[in-house]
Amino acid sequence: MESEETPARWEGLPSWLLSQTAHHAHRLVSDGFSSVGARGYHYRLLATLEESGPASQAALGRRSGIHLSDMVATINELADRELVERAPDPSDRRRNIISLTSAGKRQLRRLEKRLAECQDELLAPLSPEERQRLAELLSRLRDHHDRRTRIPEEPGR
Amino acid sequence: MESEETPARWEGLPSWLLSQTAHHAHRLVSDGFSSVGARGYHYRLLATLEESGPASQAALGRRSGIHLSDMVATINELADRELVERAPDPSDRRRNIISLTSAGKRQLRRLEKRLAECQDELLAPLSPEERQRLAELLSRLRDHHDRRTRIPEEPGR
DNA sequence: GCCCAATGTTTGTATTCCTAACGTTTACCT
DNA sequence: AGGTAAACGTTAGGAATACAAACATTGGGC
Repeated sequence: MESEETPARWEGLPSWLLSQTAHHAHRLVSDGFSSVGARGYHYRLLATLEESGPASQAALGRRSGIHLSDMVATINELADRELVERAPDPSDRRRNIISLTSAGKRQLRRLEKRLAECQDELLAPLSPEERQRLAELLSRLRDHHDRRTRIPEEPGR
Repeated sequence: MESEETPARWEGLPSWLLSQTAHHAHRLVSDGFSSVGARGYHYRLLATLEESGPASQAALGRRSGIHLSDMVATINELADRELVERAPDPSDRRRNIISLTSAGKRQLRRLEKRLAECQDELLAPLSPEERQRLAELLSRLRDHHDRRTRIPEEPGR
């Protein structure tokens, strides 16, 4: 009966546009990742591991922005597939030392490749200059709100 | 031991920037909404109701983009607070007709006010021209991917 | 030696989006 | 008319991301 064209009133709101485009981006990326049997946390953890080298779960969580609670499952999943190794720290028995295996490194290469392809697909309708400007505007927004959000934590330390 | 400054390698990726900014936007908006005891679905449903007038749950779901499964809970919550009314459709006993109460309309006004404030806070670091360009770029991305996503559904009907 | 902090872990919450199944009711088709 | 297909409302649950709270173990500062 109704023709279901819904130019809803919120369609133009910046917050809505952000949600929608982020949703599309997330779909692209997580489809890309899942085609290799991974998800976002896996990539973030593997990438952090390659940058930082072996480290404790807590340190990895801080660097990757993954919550400690979620690190456990993420590492379990990666360790099950031997992309990552969990070994007790001999110098601190509270800690596990997580390290990247060579299979993990190969997986990371695959994920990075997918990720790059996704960026291109995501930005397909924009020219190189427009992509640049978009990234710049988004960075400004993120930096602004990151500062508003982050814990003050005494800056002398 | 490590100084935890993590300029992770994915920080500059467009998909990541979108996720982050959308996350900030979502936090702002949903904080704004929850200060009036509502959430995103509530606003979308109320706004759709005001635009479309009374309608069945399925029709509202299509127009608002809210999944049918989630409509039930959303309407329950709004009906509990008498912001919305659920009445059986006499001409089709499968359907409920949902309509906006005057309290619901007042709530919608409140939500719209919060929403507008949030847009401003979200875009605070950008000039009016920059806001315009951001919206334009995001719209292009969204439209592009909306078309790729939407079901072909025969265009004659 | 004590106390506090850090660590790893489990459990549980919330939101958004989505799938699947089910019973009821209506619509269509022959 | 009869039978099948479709729409509707509902319930239940899963996946991904993000977070809070509690807990036992261990280290380190004092």
